[in-house]
Amino acid sequence: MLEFAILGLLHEAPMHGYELRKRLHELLGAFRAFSYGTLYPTLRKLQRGGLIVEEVPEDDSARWGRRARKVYKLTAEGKERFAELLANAGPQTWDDDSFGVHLAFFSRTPAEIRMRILEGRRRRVEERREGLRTSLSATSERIDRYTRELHRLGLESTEREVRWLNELIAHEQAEQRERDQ
Amino acid sequence: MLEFAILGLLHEAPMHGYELRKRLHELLGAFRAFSYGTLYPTLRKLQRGGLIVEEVPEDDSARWGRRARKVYKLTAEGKERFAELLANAGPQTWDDDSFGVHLAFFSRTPAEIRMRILEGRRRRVEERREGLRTSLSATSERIDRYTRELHRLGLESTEREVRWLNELIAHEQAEQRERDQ
DNA sequence: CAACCAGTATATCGGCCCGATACATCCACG
DNA sequence: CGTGGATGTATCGGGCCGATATACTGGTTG
Repeated sequence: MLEFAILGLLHEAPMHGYELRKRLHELLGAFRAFSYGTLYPTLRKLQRGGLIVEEVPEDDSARWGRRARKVYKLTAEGKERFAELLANAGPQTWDDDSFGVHLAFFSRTPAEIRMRILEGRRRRVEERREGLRTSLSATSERIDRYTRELHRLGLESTEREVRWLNELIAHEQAEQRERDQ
Repeated sequence: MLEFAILGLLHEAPMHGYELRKRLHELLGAFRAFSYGTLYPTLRKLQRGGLIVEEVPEDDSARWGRRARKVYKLTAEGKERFAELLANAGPQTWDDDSFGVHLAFFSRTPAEIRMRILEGRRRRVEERREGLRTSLSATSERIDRYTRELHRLGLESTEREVRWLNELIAHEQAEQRERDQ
């Protein structure tokens, strides 16, 4: 997930770790955090895999004290890998965590894949919604007042998300028609 | 988290692993999963710590083929530990994951701690809401249409949750007044 | 009645990610 | 001058997930 996010972000510009994290927070807002404890190891993993390279800034004034900031740049392999991850969008992509991150890079995502992700997510949320409806309609003494409230909140939020997804999908379809004619 | 959940569930009755997971799903519905890959190691950890004990069912008919189901029972230390975890409810408790699990055991939670959790959660969600409001009012070109939509969904859902929490809190206060007079 | 499959049940392993912690620098404010 | 807050890189222990393996039970179907 973070691997995908880093690769996506570095399409915008080369960045160092701290910057990547700030930008990610800006994009994801409430939906995902990603700590430095994950970020730096992942950066090294990507570097080892040749998907990103460390660029030492030539300009000495761009440096920061004696301690060098490590600026990472996407390689051709990195771009390929990002496209590949997008193309392989599947069930895990419909997960809460994953979906938000993918949406943040939608402007860089081919229209057909955008549609696949949106529809996959909708299916996933609809399933969850049905589960919650069933659980709420079943009058079981095994579920107390508080849990029922929790399920009610969950049901409302899945219903809301399905409506939101329907709007996004309709918008995509309108754009598709525009492209076609 | 799972440790807390297991301890809470075993207050109802002794259970084996598979049963614990089913019951947890029933309670948490959409909010949390917990896989067997976490469950069984956690069970062993709790057992090592003396918080639960393995009960071999004496009744042979309750057995299941030649393969024994391991039924776990809460010890006095386990009950203590659960109460202790509740008493220590703090900032991590306001997290998405944690809050849902805690709510599932609210009927077993002292009224003052229930209130602390509800109010802590509300603060947390309000903070997120403010962050999203700020991000949405700032007309930045660094945020594209899709990301803005994501933030809009997030804002709506935090607003909705705050209202939901306010209702729960009001209900708690009403009950409190009832107890007092 | 045998073959098959879905559900019940326990368990391990690799890997992602978080929170805590540590350490160092820069800059604005008092 | 010094102190706190933002910038910046890094490690470590531990929680949790998904994939995978193994095996028994009960019901359906050819």
